Amino acid sequence: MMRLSKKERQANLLETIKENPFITDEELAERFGVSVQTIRLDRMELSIPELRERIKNVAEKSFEDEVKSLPIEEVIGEIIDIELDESAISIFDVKAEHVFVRNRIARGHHLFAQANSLAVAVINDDLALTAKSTIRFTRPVKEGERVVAKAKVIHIKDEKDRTMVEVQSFVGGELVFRGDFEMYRSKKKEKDEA
Amino acid sequence: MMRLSKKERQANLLETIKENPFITDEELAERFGVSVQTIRLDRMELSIPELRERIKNVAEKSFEDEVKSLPIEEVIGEIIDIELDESAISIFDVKAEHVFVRNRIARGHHLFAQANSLAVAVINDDLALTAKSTIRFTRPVKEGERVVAKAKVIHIKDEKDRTMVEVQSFVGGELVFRGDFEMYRSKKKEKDEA
DNA sequence: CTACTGTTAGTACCTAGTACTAATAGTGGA
DNA sequence: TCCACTATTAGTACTAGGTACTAACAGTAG
Repeated sequence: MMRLSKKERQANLLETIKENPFITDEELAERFGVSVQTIRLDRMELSIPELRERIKNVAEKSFEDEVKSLPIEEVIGEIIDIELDESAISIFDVKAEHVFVRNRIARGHHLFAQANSLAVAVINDDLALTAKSTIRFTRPVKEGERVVAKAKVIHIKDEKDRTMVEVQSFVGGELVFRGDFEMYRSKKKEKDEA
Repeated sequence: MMRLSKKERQANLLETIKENPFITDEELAERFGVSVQTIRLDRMELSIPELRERIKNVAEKSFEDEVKSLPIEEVIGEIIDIELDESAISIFDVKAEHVFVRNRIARGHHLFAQANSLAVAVINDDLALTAKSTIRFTRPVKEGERVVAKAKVIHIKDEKDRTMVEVQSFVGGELVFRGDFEMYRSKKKEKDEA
């Protein structure tokens, strides 16, 4: 194979490093059949940082993301008001990652996740679990819209370890989702719990 | 402040590096008021790799995750069999990030997401949306278990733009979830679509 | 008094570079 | 044909952030 021209080599270099930032100058030199110095001149001209800097950049980026993604875990959406065993409200902003690519409509399970999370959170019990649920998507939600979910504990059957939670989700006053959640709980509601 | 004992220092060192893997031995030595050599002996004893290795590990981990997390987007769970407008099967492995910390039980919305995704996928229509759904969690699913979801298109009302999909999810033959999904679709089922 | 632990100092060496100088090969134009 | 210029290569001094090793010393316990 003929050795590439400078232009071709540099274009190729950009690609190669983007694909695998963990490659050393020596490995690159071997791959392109040129000297290490040539690779270094190329990196200079293209403003590509050295291996250690590249690795550090990748690591720092992921480190930030990790910190940000942790609090998302526990509850989908942000709880802005809660009264245990009574009611709760959360908001959820629909972003690009929540919608179908084709039509920019939010996937149902995200709206469900917000409502389900809220139903779990409003129950004053460490071991609340969803047992049954009936839901209805009344209007498609689009990317960029803010969904406000309101949960109401509508009935606590004293005989059984179940609680009903009704959740209604709105976009600007318009109902987009409603769900009735029948929740398991390990203990009955009590006034004076720690 | 008194200088810490070896034990305290080493425990503290682990914490410090875990919190900020980008710290050099020199900075650590300064922070603990000991020599760089002492820090290096500590790292030896605790098997903590050097700065560059630590950074590389963070970078490599995130690089893998990035590649892996992209395809998760479209469908929750992995579709292993599908016959459009007839039936479909997907599997979903319950990992640490899907469960409640307290009891290792999978959050309901992940099981719902798997079933809902499958219901959307089985419909032979670009614009399938969930309209209504009734679900039941029949047995808690624990971390490490593999959930197999089976979707069946049970009825297509010819007059309306609706399709019913029944999804049952199993862990080792045992039913853990079932849901009936009423799906919107933009066009009726046809035999000879591209 | 001795043995042992903990700490520090110092040296040689390593990787993957930067920054710089100098030499060489090949090409195009006057 | 010679000169100028580009591209490439070689080599040196230096850097950060280490590893691996040897040696010295202080304090404590038996």
